[in-house]
Amino acid sequence: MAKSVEEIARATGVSVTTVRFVIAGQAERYRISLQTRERVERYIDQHGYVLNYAARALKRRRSESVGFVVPDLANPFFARIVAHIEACCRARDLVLLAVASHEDPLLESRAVSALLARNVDGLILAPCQPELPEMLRMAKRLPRLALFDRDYDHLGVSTVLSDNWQGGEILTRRVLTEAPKNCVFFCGHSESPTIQARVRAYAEVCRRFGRADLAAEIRAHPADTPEAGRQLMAEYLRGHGRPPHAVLCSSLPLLEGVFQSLKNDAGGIDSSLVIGTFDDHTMLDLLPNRVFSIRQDEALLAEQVFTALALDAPTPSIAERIFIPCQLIERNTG
Amino acid sequence: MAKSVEEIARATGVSVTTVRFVIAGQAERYRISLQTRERVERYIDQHGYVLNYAARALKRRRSESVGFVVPDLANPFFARIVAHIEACCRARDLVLLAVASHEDPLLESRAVSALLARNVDGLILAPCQPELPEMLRMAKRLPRLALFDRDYDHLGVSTVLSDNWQGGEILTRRVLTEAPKNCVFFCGHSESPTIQARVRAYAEVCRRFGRADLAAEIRAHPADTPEAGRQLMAEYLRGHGRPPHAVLCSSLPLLEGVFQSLKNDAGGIDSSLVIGTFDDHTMLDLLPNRVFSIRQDEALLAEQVFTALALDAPTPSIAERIFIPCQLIERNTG
DNA sequence: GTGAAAGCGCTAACAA
DNA sequence: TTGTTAGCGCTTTCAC
Repeated sequence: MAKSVEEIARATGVSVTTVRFVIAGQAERYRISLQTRERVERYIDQHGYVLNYAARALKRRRSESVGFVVPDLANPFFARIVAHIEACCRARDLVLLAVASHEDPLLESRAVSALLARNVDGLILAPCQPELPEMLRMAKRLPRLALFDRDYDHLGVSTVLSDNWQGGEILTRRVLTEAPKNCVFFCGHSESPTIQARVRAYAEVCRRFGRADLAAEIRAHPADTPEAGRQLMAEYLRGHGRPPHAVLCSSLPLLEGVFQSLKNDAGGIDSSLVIGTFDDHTMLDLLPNRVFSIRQDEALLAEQVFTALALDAPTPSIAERIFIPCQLIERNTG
Repeated sequence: MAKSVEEIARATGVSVTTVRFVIAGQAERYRISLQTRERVERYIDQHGYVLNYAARALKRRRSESVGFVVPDLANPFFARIVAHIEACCRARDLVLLAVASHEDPLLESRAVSALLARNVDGLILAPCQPELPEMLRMAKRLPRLALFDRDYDHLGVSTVLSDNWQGGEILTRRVLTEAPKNCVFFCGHSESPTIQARVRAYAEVCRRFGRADLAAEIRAHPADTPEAGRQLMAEYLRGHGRPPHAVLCSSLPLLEGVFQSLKNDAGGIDSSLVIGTFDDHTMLDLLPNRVFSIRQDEALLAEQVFTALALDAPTPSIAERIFIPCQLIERNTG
């Protein structure tokens, strides 16, 4: 059973200061006599010592931890981001407190409160509402802050996100080149700034291609789920009687629903259908179709947002928007 | 800027006890006079109060947090489990500390140490080694413990996992019924008890079908990655010259690699190939093949392992192995 | 080279 | 109905 510094000091007959020096490996520097040092070391080898972070946090007013509030921990994209951020933390002996907001402003606020009360040193927020939770103005000691993935244009706090406009631009360009005739864009969670950037890019490229009519045909859904995708595609089929030549989706869950609807309502997925989607998935390999997808650079996103916290800088970093470029993936295009 | 209990007491001219009573909503119970109570409440409304968990943890010797050590946070299965467990925590005002071990015993030990030092009240471990990290014997105050997903047969600590034998049994039975002739089983991360249970089930059912020859043909790989699947399938193709009638995979990443190899080395995925796999994925809908997959009941797994911690029981629960049944999913089987 | 002591903010036990 | 106090285990500053 591990001891505290005080116990070790008492047991070895030295002071806490001395014990701390040898624990910190600074015996040399403070010229602790070899004899006392060995006595302490022997005792620790025998009984163990585990630092009590609660005590340390109370004293130092920081907790060696960072909080991450994320819409959905089960979402593959966020899960990978969480994994990367956890790796950043681990490399610095920090621990990650991950909390889900489920796109609910109330849950988001609660999560922020909980993390503030826990004295997190850094707080990364993938916000689901335009305004920052107000308790961020009231906290005793504010953690370093960084925003992620949703560009709500906050002054004063750095935001790291994919360049969704650029991603939408290359994706749309490529799809329209491949299937210029008849294209739909389905987008879920349509009020999110992330999605809106993708929509804007789509509309802009349509215009550039002289196809402003396509931009007018964007179908939106408040949710970002397979069910939403199913509904959007089913509705399209009801209107047009047959599938489009190309379909663009603002996310993978939506695309899943589109596939379901095509299978159920259109007798299958015609292999000539051109598919474009945000976010990539290896399982898209299974399709014989021409598939264009946008891959976000998750490692870089995570690293940058962690860096934006500037945890070991003396002062917060100056706020900026950091856009990470996206990559276009092509499948079955010769 | 939020205040501490002490500050509030000083500012309102009452004692900390009184302040604590009104903060705890127990003013009634202790018959605090309406007047003092309102004074305190007004002050708090104005200046705010946020509980300092570090101080509370130091005093109470618990941190209102649970740790979860998991092989890979980006793995979709574990990500969904993390999400469920976080929900369990949130419902109880606990916070989740998630740490990845990357199947590395050393990282696992470090993770456990870090979480112990943080005084987690509960610790869930999806172990990557047969022995429990030894610091679990040395800790000052042991958290409640529960194991997950890997059945290393630890006495004294509850383990919650899917009934992989049962899953393997129904999966193999169904696949062999569908394609009795020529079947391979590819398994990755083959020394894990999870995988071994699946392998045993496969072998047993093969024997029952009078096909002990198939059981002898199991191909194993130490890794559990697409690359491993690619290698296993490529090797099979080199040996047999053509794909089998049915392929069973111990995991989805492996299956992905199998698909890659079939595309590259066998000219595509023949639609008559019968596919069986552990873990389910909606994208399997994209295949025209008969596909059998095993779905784990993630919500129940998470709930049970959380319950096994017995966080609010006065004593640890008695250790037991809890097996959660798996479900067979069929696709394109008429 | 080593020691002593204050205090971080909270809780819990006791006093009045 | 309200107040006082002693720690929890660590860090930090000062002292010898």
